[in-house]
Amino acid sequence: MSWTDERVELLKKMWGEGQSASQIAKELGGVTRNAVIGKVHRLGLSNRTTASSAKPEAKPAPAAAAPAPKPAEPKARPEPKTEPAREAIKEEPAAEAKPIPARKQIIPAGQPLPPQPSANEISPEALAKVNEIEKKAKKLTLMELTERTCKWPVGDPATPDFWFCGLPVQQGKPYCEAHVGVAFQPMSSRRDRRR
DNA sequence: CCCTGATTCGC
DNA sequence: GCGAATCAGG
Repeated sequence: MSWTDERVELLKKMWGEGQSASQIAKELGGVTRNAVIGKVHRLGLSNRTTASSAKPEAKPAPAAAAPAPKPAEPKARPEPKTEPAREAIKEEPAAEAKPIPARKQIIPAGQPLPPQPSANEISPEALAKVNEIEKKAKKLTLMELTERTCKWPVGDPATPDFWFCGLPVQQGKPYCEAHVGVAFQPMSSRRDRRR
């Protein structure tokens, strides 16, 4: 694959949007994130102050004692930094899809939450599965979630023992296999059983 | 361990 | 110019 105008354009666009090199590479296809980064540098567009670059690049400050404000920066930047934005959009999908595992009962904070009281219209098997893997959950915090960690929330967010499953997600989905099972109900299982 | 970007250097 | 290997960091 070569850097056609289209591909470069997409690269620029995504990079500008704050997409990570690996994400861009994924999108483009046929290239690695290294290739993307290399290209980005060659194109001259670089620093974005993203996750992992707190360059303490202290200017030698040539002017001996004249902190004169340099007019050499007429840039008008509408947006200070992309950092917050990126994190924001990263969290949204998770919150959006958050099914909030039915936890009707008010459980006193600090309790083990033994029986899984949810079982609404979810297949018993799926539930059993969830209860199983929940023991093996990685119990990640919000910040530790990645594209391939199950984002299923467990517990009460207002409680100390609130965490996210964190097991490997199913391709594409935001949850691990077990949680996908209870998160995405085919409707077929929630047909009105009473009638 | 997963991930991030930055740099180097042979091609 | 390209990008794998490597580095440096979270």
